[in-house]
Amino acid sequence: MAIDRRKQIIEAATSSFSLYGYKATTIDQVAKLANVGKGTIYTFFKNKEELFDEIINGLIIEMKAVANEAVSHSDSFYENVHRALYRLLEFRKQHQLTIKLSQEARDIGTPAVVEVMEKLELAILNFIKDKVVLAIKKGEIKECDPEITAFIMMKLYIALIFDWEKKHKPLGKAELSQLFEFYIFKGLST
Amino acid sequence: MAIDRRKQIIEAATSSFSLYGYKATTIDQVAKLANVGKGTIYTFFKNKEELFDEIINGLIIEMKAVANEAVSHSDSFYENVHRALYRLLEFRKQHQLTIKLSQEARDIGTPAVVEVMEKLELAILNFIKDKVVLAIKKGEIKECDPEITAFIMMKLYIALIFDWEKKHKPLGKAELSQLFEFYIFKGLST
DNA sequence: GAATGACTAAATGAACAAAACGGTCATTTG
DNA sequence: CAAATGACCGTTTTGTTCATTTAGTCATTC
Repeated sequence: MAIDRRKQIIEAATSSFSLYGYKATTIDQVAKLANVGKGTIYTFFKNKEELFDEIINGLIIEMKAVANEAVSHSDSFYENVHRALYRLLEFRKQHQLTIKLSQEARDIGTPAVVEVMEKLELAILNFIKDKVVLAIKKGEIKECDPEITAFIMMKLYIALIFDWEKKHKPLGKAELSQLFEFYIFKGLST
Repeated sequence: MAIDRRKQIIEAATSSFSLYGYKATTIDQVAKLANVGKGTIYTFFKNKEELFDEIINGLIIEMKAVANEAVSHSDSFYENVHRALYRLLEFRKQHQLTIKLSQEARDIGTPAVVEVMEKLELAILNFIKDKVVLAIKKGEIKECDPEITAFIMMKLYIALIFDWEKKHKPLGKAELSQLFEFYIFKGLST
């Protein structure tokens, strides 16, 4: 046993971050969970934050894969963006790590965690931005600033999923898709 | 001197809430500022929170007036909503009381303040909702759920004004109007 | 020479005492 | 005598102390 120590450490840390958050996870705990001496962790990672960043980078790669899986070339731009955003936010809702971290960012404001959550949001933003650029080239949508468009799409989606739920009953996937199409694509004007 | 004690108290409290926030304002302080005995405050207001609510109700009335002034019957629905929202958020940015309170809600989460900020948001939401209902009746916009529409409009606006500024240079009034029209009214579809 | 855990300086938080708080009410005032 | 008041009360918040815990190091081990 105990061959790939690096992987063991990452797995132990991921598990502990998911369960207790970043701040409440101690290096001693991770070492114990990984069946590794504490010093060993520091031969692989400069410090606690670098270990954390490594894990988040893995998460971002995972999320990109999830988002790309949701995209189908035979579907329209808006269907693809809707499905990708939906899957991404579903991912966030289902993965203990992202849940715990967004709680910690909101409730405690641990700087390292806030930073990382911004990085995650930026990754999503860039994903959409790329899709927007492509859609403009293909003539699927009007000419527009891809950055603002991606920003608006994400903000709208987050508002509809997270903020709307605070005071109303949650919107289903189909409703969400419809609203997204109605407001962003078709427009309100008669 | 010292005739309208009620008004004096309200003015003193408003000033102190604006300067120090709700939590950091003490009744003793308000009494001193208002040149009034502490007990006198309690002959007009049941407690600190009721005094606070009274002030906020005044603020809501003021904001309604501001919003209504921005509406002109000769202009289109989207121009009116844009102008009203713009003025409302400008109002929020300029009035020390609302600035201090949104800081306190975000940073400390004082329950009474969070509650009051939600009330303020609801007032804006209802204002827009009414305009939406009217616009549908007049055939100015498509049939839609007025509540969701108002919600989306406000969220979009807040995102464009407050969130966009965090990472980019602020959008001017004209840009804002254009974006609002482009995304919500015209739609992205070609 | 890779792995380790005892070690250290810094950060944290439990526990306690002191101060400040919102709200009351017996007394004062005009 | 009705309206105004501030000393007073029980509770909450704040400042302080100090024992514990923490991230990170490094001499020792295998």
